[in-house]
Amino acid sequence: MEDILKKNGLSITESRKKILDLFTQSEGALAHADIENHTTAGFDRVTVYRTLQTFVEKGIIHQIPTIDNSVLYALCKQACGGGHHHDDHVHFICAQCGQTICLDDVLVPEVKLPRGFKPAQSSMTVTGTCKNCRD
Amino acid sequence: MEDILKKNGLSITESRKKILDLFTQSEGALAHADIENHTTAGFDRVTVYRTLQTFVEKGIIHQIPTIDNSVLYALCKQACGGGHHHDDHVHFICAQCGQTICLDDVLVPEVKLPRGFKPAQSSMTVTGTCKNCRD
DNA sequence: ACAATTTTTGCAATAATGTTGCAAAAATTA
DNA sequence: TAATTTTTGCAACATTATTGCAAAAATTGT
Repeated sequence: MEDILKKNGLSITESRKKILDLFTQSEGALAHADIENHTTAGFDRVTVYRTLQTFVEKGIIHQIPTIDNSVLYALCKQACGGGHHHDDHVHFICAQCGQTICLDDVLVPEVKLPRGFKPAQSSMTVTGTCKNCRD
Repeated sequence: MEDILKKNGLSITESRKKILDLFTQSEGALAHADIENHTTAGFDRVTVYRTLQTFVEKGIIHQIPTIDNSVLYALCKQACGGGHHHDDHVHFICAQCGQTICLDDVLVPEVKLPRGFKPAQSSMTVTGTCKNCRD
C-alpha cells in the first residue's frame, strides 16, 4: 500500500494511507462525501480535497463524471503516469444500488467524428443494473 | 420559440423565453453560470435553477456530465418527451475553446458488457479540438 | 539518532453553489 | 375582467469547495 505512495514520490502519511485503503477496500467508485463521512476516517474536509487532488494528479485515482453534478473517484488499475491517465475503460453506474464500477476490460470504442473534429480522449458511462442487483 | 413552451404545457414567461433564446443562440452547451452571469439576463439565481430543472423535466434541454464537477445543458434536437430523453448522441468538448458541442449525428455505440450487467442508457464524451479551433 | 528542511495537516475565514418557504407579481382560465 | 393557478424574487439557510497560515508530521542529510 505504502509503495504506491512511495512510487509516486509522495510522503507517507496517515490520511493518504487511510484514503488509499478505502479505495482498495471498496468495490465501486467513491464520492468525496463517501470519504469525508466515513466514520473511521476522521480527518479534515480540506485534507480529503487535497489528498484526492494529489492522487488524481499522480495518476493513482481517476475521476468519473456523473450526470448529477458529483464527481466520483476510482483507483486506476493500470499504471497511470503523472497526469496521464489510461482511463480508457467504460464506467458502469447501477441504477439500483447506485454503485459505480470500473469495467476495466471494456474499452471505450472509437467513433467517427464529423469533419474537422480531432479527438484526444473519450469517456463512456453506461447506466443499468449491475451483477449484484440481478437475482 | 413560444410554441416550444406551449407545446410542453408551460406558462409563457419572460425568463423562460430569454433562457430558451440563449440556448438557441449559443452553438455549444451552457453551464448554469453562463446563464446566470449573462449580462442581458437579469433574473434571480433561483429562477435560473428552477427554469433549467423544468426544461430538463420537460425534455427541452438535456444535461451533459463533465469531469470537472459541473453540469452543462444543451437543447434537445429531437423531440424529447417528458423525462424521456433521446440523448443518444456523443458530446464533444473542445480543449481549446472549452465549448461543448452536441454531435447530434454521432450516436453512442453499443458495447458488450460483462456477464450479469444489464445496460439501460449510455453516454459518451469526447475531448479534443473542435472544428473552429483548427486552422 | 538528531537537527534542519520540506511537506502536509487542520483550523479559520471566505467563496461559490444549491435549496426551501413564502409573499408579491405575472400568467392562465373561465 | 375577476378568480385561480403558476411563477418569480427575496431572504434565509444548507452544502460544497477554496485559500492563507501556523502547527504538526515526514523526509533529508549528517
